[in-house]
Amino acid sequence: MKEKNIFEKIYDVVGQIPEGSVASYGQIAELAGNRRWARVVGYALHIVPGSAGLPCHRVVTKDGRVSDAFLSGGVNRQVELLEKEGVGIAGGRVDMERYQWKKCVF
DNA sequence: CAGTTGACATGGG
DNA sequence: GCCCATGCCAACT
Repeated sequence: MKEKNIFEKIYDVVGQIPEGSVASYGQIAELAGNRRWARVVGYALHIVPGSAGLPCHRVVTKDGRVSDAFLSGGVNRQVELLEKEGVGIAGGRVDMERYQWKKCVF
């Protein structure tokens, strides 16, 4: 079995995030196999072009806030997109308890 | 090959 | 509640 590279795993996990839901870097890393990869996850998304189709705007920090480094030009962008997808934003923060991506879709 | 960096997470002050 | 320091792993220089 060929285990996908960390990047492939991350891309796969992030690509599985449904609309109206968000996931934290740590969670993605955990789903990918290791929670310590949180940094690698951020790096992966950083190098991945938007053409990859990865909803990077659905990836937030544990605080429920879009990554600080995401501000490359305008965080409002990600927040607005999330709002459009159905994610409620409060004070620039996402209601993690409500919208954090869970495998159990109720 | 070794050192530095990085879109994070957690704990302590 | 905010700031500093540490850990962890992979990619980049």
